Amino acid sequence: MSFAVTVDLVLLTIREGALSVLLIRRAIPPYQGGSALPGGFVLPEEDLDDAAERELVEETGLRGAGHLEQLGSYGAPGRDPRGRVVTIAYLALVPDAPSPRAGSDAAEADWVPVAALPPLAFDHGRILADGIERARAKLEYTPLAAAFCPPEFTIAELRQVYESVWGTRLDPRNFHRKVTSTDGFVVATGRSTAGERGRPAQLFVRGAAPVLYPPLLRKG
Amino acid sequence: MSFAVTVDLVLLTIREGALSVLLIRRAIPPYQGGSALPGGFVLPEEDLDDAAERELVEETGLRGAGHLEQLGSYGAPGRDPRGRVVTIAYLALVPDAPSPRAGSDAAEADWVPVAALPPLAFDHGRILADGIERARAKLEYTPLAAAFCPPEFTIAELRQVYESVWGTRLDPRNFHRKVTSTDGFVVATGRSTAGERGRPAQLFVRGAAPVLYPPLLRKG
DNA sequence: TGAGTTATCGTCGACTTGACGATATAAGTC
DNA sequence: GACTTATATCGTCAAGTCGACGATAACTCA
Repeated sequence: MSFAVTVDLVLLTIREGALSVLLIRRAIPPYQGGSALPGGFVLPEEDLDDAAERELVEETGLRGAGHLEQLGSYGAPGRDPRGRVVTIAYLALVPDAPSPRAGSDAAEADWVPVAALPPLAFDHGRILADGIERARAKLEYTPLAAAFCPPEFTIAELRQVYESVWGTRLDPRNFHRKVTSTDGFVVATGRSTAGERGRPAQLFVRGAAPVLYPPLLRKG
Repeated sequence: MSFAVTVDLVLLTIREGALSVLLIRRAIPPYQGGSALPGGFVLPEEDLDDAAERELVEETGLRGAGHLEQLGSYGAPGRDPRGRVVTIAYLALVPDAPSPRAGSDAAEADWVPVAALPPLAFDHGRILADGIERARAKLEYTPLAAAFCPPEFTIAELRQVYESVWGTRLDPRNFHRKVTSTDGFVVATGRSTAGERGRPAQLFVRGAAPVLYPPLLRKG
C-alpha cells in the first residue's frame, strides 16, 4: 500500500494585535477557490522537517527566524478525494512583517485573523484548531512568545503577544516582574526604544532557556 | 512520489518500579535479530489512530485501558533501507500486567527497563527517547500518570508512577496533599486496600480533569 | 503486646501570584 | 516652561502554594 505524503503549515503571526494565520486560496481542484493551509508534497529525497522549512521559505521568505515544529499527522482515509494522502502538519510562529508570496499551486495567500476564519478545505479546520491550541499551551511553559517578535523587543510587545494569543488581558506590572525574574526568558540589551509614546522601554532579546520554570500559566 | 506508511508504538509501563518499554526482536531483515519498537503498516482503508489502536491491541490485548496519543512522524529519506517509509509514532501508557504477545513479524516481544536499553533498529532509539520525554513532560500538567495504574489505585501507587518515570523521589506527604487538593485529579471511591503492610490506603479512580491546574512540576 | 510499616493530617517558613499604589521618563499641548 | 497624557518600571501587601518535616492513625507481623 502506498500513500502520498504532504506537509501543511499552520503559520501564525500577530498582525494589528490579532493572532492571524496564513491561508491560501486553492487554484485547482479539489476545493478549488476555497481557503486552505499552505502546503505541498514532500520531495523524493527530502526529510519531513526540510519539506516544512522549504514551504515556510516559499510562503514567507523567512529563513531561520521564528519557530518551526512538527504539529501532528493526519491521514484519515477520506480526507482527500484524490486518494490516500497523509499530511504532516507543522506549526510555524513568525514575527509580523513578511508579506505573503503566492505559492506554486496557490492563487493567493493572505493573513486572516483566527477570530474570523472561513471554512477550510480538507481537514484543515481541525489542523488549524490543533495548531492554535498548541501555540496557546506552549506560551505557558516555553519562551516561544518571542518567536512572534522581532529580534529585539520590549516587555510590552511580548505581553501583547500573550494577550493576542490567549485572548486575555495581563497586568503589565505583574507580567514585567514575571518575565524579567524568570531565568533565561529574556536578556536586556541595554538599548531602549525612542520616539514612542510614554517612557522609553528597554529592549530585550530572547534568552537561552528552552523552557520557563516556573511556567507562566493561563487562568483556570 | 509515493511512500510506505507505518505506525510504530512507544509502549510504556511500570514493571517492578522501573519504567519499561515493549521491544520486539525482528524476525526478518532489515535489522534481523535486532530490537525494535512494535509497529506495522497502515492498512489501505485505515485511519492512523485506528492503526495504532490495532497495534496496541495486537501487542497487549488491551482495549480502552491506558492512554494512546500520537507522538510524531519520522520520515528521513534513509531511515529504512527498503525505501521511502514514513512512520507515525504513537505513545501508549498502560498499566502493568499484560504479558506481551508475539506480533506477526516479531519473533518475540518483551518489556525492557528504559535504564537498560539495547541499541534499536532504524531510528527507533530517537523515537523512544522522544516518547519518554513526552511522557515525563505530560505527567507534569495532566493526570495521565493514572494511565499506568489499574482502574482503582492508591495515592502511593500514583506516586510510584511519578517516581519511576521521573527517576526522582517525592515526599509522600506533600504528594498526597497535592494530588488530593488538585481539582479533578483523582476521586475517592470510599473503598480501601486491605491485607497490605501498614495502614490501609484509600482507593481512588482517575478524575475528569483533562489537565492539572496548577501543574505538578519537576525540579529545575 | 510491641515493633515495624505505611497512610494521612498539620505546621511552618520561603516563595509566587494577583491586585494595585507610586514613581520615572518620555511626547504633546498650551 | 508648566501641565497633561501615556507608558515603563518599582514596591507593597495579602492569599495561595510548595518543600521540609513533625505527629498521629491504622494496619501486619512476630
